Amino acid sequence: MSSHVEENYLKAIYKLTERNKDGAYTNDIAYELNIKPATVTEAIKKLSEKGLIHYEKYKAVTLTELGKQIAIKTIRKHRLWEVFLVEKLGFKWDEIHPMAEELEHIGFEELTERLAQFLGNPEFDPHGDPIPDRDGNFAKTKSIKLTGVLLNGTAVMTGVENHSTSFLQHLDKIGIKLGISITVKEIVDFDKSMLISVNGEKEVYLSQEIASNILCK
Amino acid sequence: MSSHVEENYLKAIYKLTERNKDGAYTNDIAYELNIKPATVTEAIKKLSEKGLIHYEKYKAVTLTELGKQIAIKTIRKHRLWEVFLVEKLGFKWDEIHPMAEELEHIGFEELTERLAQFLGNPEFDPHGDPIPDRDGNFAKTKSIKLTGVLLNGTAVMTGVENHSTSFLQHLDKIGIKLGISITVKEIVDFDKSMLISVNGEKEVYLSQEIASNILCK
DNA sequence: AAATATTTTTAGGTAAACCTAAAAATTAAA
DNA sequence: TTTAATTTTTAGGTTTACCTAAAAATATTT
Repeated sequence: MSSHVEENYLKAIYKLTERNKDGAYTNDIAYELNIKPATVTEAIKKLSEKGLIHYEKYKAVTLTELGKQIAIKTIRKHRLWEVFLVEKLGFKWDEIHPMAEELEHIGFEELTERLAQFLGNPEFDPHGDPIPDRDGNFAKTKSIKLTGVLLNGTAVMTGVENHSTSFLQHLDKIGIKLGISITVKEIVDFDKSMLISVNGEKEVYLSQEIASNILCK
Repeated sequence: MSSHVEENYLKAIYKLTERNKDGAYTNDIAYELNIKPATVTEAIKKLSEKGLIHYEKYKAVTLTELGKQIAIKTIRKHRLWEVFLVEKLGFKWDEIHPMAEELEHIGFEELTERLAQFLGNPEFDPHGDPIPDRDGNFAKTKSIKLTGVLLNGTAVMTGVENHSTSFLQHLDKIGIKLGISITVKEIVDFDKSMLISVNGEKEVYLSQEIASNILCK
């Protein structure tokens, strides 16, 4: 199994396991990777033989320590390249995902570490996601969803749960970016949409769907 | 055929065609890519169907205009990343080839162009090879091999013909790098090895094999 | 011009990573 | 607790990019 493919499976399993402690289900992995479940079953067996995941037929899979390490290294590379693309090449946060998705598979430890150093060992990527250090440790961040902020409460925007172009561009348009402060002015009873003010100025309505993808502290 | 594989074939054919005007032979392509001739024959047919090369059975192949464009773009990417690795990340010229060999296949036009701009649109890579511009034009460089420099002649080191780690490390050790001036002090009749002085100081003997891989003007 | 050597192609095979369709196991509902 | 629905796996198939061995074409020698 090519390291490219392998890393994508491990990343998907890592992500799903974060959401669902039991592990990652075949169907969910397939959905995540845009492939069919039958293909996942096949791949899962190989990853298990390689000692990268724990697998029992018909059960959700989890990563072994080794598998987790590889997943985290891949995430580290992805997020470092995202910082590079934004900080050094001037891309916007909604443009970088597909590029980082390819760059993350370049596998030279020394390259990753020098890149990190060149970027000043950043702790967060342009979407506010923490970048694991070379030993795989993430900066602790206990953020909450904007939907969890009470009426008249204020919070600082620290990240996004969704990385799609359309979502990020919408945030740009209404002036929401990392570090700004958001005050909840009104919560509409009917649909749970909320009126917020951005940095105490601009007021704008956000659907619950949008608010739930905005992370704050 | 994946763009990764495709680009490697086109690059190999480009390189071989530079040496041998008739085109690239099956065996030579196979040698260049470390694969078997039968595999090359197979690939060649596909590249021909795609309009990337001119191919007639049992004849050497050449690139079409389109194939040449892709080859040159790949070379552009390769060399830009090499500049990045040396100038920004501090790698040495003998360490960068394998990394650039992977980075060159990242295929986002905008990424390449922003990288070029970030690097100050360099015209040469760390080995002295010209970097084609975005339209595929190379800076003109009519360099000669060090073996072509006459006794008592002086030349400026502008490039290398061989990119192997061992060769480049040897040059480092004896103080030969881009831009230094080399004076030919003696040519040994027996084996055509030459005694040179580096920047008018250090004197050292070079085998013909080494001298023929050093480019000057 | 034959004979020999070399190069290229063809034929048939493998492993990886995907697929569809159907069977088996598990989970949820009646 | 049986039936129905869902999920996972199995079985069998495809394409890509490689392989070996043998056949065919081309090039080189004698």
